Amino acid sequence: MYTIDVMSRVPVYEQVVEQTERFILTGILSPGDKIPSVRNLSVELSVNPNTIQKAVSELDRRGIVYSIPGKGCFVAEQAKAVLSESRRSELTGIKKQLMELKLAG
Amino acid sequence: MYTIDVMSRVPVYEQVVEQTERFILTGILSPGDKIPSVRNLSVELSVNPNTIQKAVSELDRRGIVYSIPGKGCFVAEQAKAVLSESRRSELTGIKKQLMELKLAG
DNA sequence: TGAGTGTACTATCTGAAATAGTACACAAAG
DNA sequence: CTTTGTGTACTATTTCAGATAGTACACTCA
Repeated sequence: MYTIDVMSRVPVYEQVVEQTERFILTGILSPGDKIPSVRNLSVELSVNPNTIQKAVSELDRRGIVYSIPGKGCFVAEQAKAVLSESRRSELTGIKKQLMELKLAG
Repeated sequence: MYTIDVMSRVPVYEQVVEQTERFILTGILSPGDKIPSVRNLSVELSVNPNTIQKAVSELDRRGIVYSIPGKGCFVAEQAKAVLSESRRSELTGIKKQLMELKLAG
């Protein structure tokens, strides 16, 4: 499911965040679904549990997932709404980028 | 002319590279023009000369500028052509990015 | 001759990212 | 109750790219 590029300049924990977001946007993960446990994912990706936890904390903080101690982490109901809002600002950035590309033809 | 954001995740030397490219694309710098000297720019931006040199080396390596020891660095004739080619692959990346944004509406 | 330039080199510092290890509280299953 | 799996928290420690510091040499031009 998850894949990590250790050579990338993007931090591992951010790659985990981005991939989880993608899974939600594409419907691979739906609200209420349980995401892989910190320990499980750390083994699968061969990274430290703390690195995964940092990603989960970030997703939790943004309201994309919610955690239940002793049970696991689950996709929040409002996950897609939160992500849509985030992506709106990305679109603005892309527009700027395209304006600059015009200069080069 | 140049401005640097030290808080950015983008390395300073890359910011210098990108800004130089932008100056060329927008016509602020034209082929044959002399770009600021390493020592001069390092003072202006309050960064180490080595950091600027790293940026200049990168631009030189890619054929965007050429260096004449004892004289300075100058914008190459083929600078715009090189940059146009670079930006072409960026456009491909943006297209992929837009495809993903569709998923979020 | 002197000032300004590109270039090269080694050493050191810094901070984010990642790792290592441990600990505690909770839930579910046996 | 015990065990297992889970989230969470905490303090070191390590690693590495980026940046800094300092020096040195060769070249151009006034």
